Amino acid sequence: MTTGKTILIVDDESAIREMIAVALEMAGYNYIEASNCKDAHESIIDTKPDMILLDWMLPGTSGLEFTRRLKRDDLTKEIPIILLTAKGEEDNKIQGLDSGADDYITKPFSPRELVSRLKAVLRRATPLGIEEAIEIEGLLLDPTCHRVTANQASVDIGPTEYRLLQFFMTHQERAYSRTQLLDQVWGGNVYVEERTVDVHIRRLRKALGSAHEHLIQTVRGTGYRFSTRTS
Amino acid sequence: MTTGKTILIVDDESAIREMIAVALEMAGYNYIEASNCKDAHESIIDTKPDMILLDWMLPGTSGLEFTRRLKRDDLTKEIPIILLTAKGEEDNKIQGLDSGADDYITKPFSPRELVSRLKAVLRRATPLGIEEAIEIEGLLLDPTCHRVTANQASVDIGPTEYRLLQFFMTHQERAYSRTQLLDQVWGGNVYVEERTVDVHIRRLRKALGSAHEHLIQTVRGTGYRFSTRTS
DNA sequence: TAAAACTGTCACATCGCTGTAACAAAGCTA
DNA sequence: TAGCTTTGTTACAGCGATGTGACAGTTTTA
Repeated sequence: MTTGKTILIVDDESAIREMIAVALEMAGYNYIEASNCKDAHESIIDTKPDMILLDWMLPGTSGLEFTRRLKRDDLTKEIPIILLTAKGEEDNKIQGLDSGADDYITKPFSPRELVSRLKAVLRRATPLGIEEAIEIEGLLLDPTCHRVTANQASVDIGPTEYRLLQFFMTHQERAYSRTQLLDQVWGGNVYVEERTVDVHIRRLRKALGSAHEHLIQTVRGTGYRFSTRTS
Repeated sequence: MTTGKTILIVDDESAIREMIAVALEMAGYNYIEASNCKDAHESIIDTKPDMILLDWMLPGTSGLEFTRRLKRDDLTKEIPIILLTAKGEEDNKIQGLDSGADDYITKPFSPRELVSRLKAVLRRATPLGIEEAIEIEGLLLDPTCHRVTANQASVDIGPTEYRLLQFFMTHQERAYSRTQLLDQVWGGNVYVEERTVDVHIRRLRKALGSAHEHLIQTVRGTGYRFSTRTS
């Protein structure tokens, strides 16, 4: 069983990371690891995890500060964060939740507790995001089975086009520049020509066919937009 | 891919400048360099960079002092600054952020981290989407989806006419000369005939149609004005 | 391991936008 | 009203932005 969700584990003790990793794997999650904030930040930009498990006490930047920074940036503010705090640091919990974290767990904790907290936060945080199927004018994108259909007929679509369409359908009626699309759909640290976006837009339109390609609209001089209203 | 943004690198070690320069180039940024505050200040006045990467420890004027000076001057206070601090100087971070810097990065840092931080700060500094939609007498301009509608009906409009209309709607009831409009809508350093404004005014009026063209009023001998009051 | 699918880039085609000139119309002044 | 200035309007050539097909390199699948 795989949930398809990716969790980032940030802790400087490899033993703890290992323990968490096993628990996550058992529960069907993918995971990536980081031992400090710097690596963590890179991974976040690159991989866009669905959740972050963040140790409160880290060498260098503190968890508090790191949380604040992530919550300040549009690209990362949506990602839920669970703080891992040691026993004596009860006071910090409030600080942590104030800074934007979604939950906290006190060490030591059982793998079972971790997973159930994590599920709860994911359930709360992504009711609309990756879980629910989206349907617009007969165009249906179902994230659970990772499939797109247009009026019941299956749409053959590549991975990038899928992510692009998913982003558009979850962010309708809004113009995005090519750079924004690259950041959001490709991931922050990929150096790719801007015009590449055009090509994938083209492929997406082609895949959608004449019945739906009007939903992907060009905003000349700016970028692209997903909209049900005719321009 | 080019972002069009220019970054000023201020560091006395040419090796570090070089490293940063390569990273910026990869990410599609233009850059200029300076090895001390004096040169840096000249470059800033000359080039008006979109961001400054400033080494905390500089010969002569300290980064702190330089930051303060830039943030005091109206001409430069808007330019975001990222401080580059060495590892042992953790205490200075607070000082640095207090002085008006927008973020800091601890050396040593990876090019990747630098670029993603930089993007984050630029995104924050140039808010593209937080502008509210404006509605006047059924004429609606929505910056987030980059669209103009007149009584629900979509208005087909070119990029320049869009910017012109946006400027007018955010600066109503006031006459602007052609030169002022060129500065505000076209951008400061473009050499364009003044009469070009007339043509775009004409195009804008035409696009708005008889229902709204009265909002764009000619002020003879001066220029144009956006007003709901009949002249 | 071969075939198929996917990705990013380029070159070329195409389309729409832009600025300018030229002329028409409207205001102003003497 | 004539002669001037200012603005409206149109047409058009040039150019930049976008659409599109092809291709090579890579990854995934069978």
